[in-house]
Amino acid sequence: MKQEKRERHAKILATLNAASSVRVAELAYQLGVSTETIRRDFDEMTRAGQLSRTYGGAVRALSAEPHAQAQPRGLLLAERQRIAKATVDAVADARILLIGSGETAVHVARQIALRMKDITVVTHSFAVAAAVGENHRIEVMMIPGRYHPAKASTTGGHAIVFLQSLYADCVILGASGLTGDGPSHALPEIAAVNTAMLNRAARCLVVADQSKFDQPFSTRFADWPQVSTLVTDAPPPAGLRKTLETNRVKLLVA
Amino acid sequence: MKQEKRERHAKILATLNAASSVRVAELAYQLGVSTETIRRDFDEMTRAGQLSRTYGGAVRALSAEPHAQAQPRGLLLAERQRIAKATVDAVADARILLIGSGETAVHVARQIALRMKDITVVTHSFAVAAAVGENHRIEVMMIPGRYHPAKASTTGGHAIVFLQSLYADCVILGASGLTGDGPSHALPEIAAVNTAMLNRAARCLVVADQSKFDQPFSTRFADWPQVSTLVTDAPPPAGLRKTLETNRVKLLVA
DNA sequence: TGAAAATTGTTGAAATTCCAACAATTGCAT
DNA sequence: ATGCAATTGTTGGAATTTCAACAATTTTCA
Repeated sequence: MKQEKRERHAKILATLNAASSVRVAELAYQLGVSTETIRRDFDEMTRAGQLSRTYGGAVRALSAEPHAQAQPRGLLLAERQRIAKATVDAVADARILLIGSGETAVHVARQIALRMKDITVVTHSFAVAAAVGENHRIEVMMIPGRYHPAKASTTGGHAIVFLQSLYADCVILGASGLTGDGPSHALPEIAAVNTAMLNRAARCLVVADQSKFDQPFSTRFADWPQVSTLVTDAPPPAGLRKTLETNRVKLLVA
Repeated sequence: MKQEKRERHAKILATLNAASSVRVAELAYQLGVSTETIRRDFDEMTRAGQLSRTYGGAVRALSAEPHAQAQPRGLLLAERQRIAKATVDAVADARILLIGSGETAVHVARQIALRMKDITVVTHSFAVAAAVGENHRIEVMMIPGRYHPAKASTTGGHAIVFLQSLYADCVILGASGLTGDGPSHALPEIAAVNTAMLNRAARCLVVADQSKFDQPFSTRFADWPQVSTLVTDAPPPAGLRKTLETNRVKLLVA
């Protein structure tokens, strides 16, 4: 049962989510383990920066926001902003937009909220919906489906069925990696939704920063001929560029 | 020196601002007073909603920083926790749960994440989905629809159509107000989704704190006979209680 | 001024937590 | 199978906190 500790840690975090502070004794009772185990969990989670101890309990760590990620964000922020702006330029004429999930897609969504209006945006990403929703002149439609905690987005059969009855002028998709075969994603569930989105749109833009070049991931969600445009922040390596040309993928380097 | 207590309270808040948790002994030493004085300060400040006690110390109150809201949140936090716990007790046997939107519903969702497993939760609220999603043993399904920025939830025709093809053991709904006519909501779009949810579930629980008693809002989303149980934190006024009895609504006062 | 109220300190017993050391169990690799 | 490492429970004493009761001091205000 190697999973048990992980589950316990998750529950401790969930408890802190609801209650600002927890007590060792209370938690031990709730989770059916000894107080010493809880104490050890606390030690470990403290080292991991997830919480901080108090006498008799623990509280959420100061910098442990719900979705505080590692720092790739900060490093590529400027690049992503450039990609996002170039993307919005490229879709300025669209009236119905499909948008996928991922950090870059959220940047695009923010730019869309800033610069577009009187359009409809359809997405399966909570973060994208929240970002675009800031603009009251934009209609935001949420795709149904299984909630995927890691990516805060919906996936699965419901999502795909829903997409079948949809039309969009344009779809904007992020990617975990870009290879000669096509764009791919680390999570098969997300990849499946991406594929379904792609099939419902007249035009397909893939947005990805240079760190994705030549990185293969488990599931390819498109072939290059299906992609209209790739928006990125640096010229791709020769091999990839060649493939793009062959398949008539328009390349936008922001 | 009547000012001394005020100054001390300010310093305690300041310390809490920098440290996320303080200890009684440490504070007593720093401020040059006895531990009992600090304890009494804590009691007082807890009643004022500025902090909450831990064994050996205190932490900042949950709703005390981000937006410096009025106190409805802070004051009712404990009550909502109680309502949430009682609600989970009441639905412990359900396998498929529908959950609406609102602050109280989110509290219920957090408790569900903590205490239930191997169930399916269907919701139209982003916050509920995120809260329940913390628990990997729970399947979370998101309802499609127009994204409603103010409430971070989905509404509209797509949501209602989606709900038609759904069954749930139990639905948990918040409310803006509770009158003799039934529970009502300030936003017609949300009320419409609530009604649709209610029609798909075998049992209907309404959760609402006492501030909702006898408050009418624009759109009534249910008649009392449709409601199985009302979970609240104080006995309702006589008129309302009578109506509940007449309509066989089970009353749970947490 | 004088008395009630508020504030703070002190004290000692009870409850709780902490910590280190050791034992039992499980999973995993050699 | 055997041994090692990781995980968890148990135990007992030390340290800390809590709580209630009472005393001392200061503030308020009639």
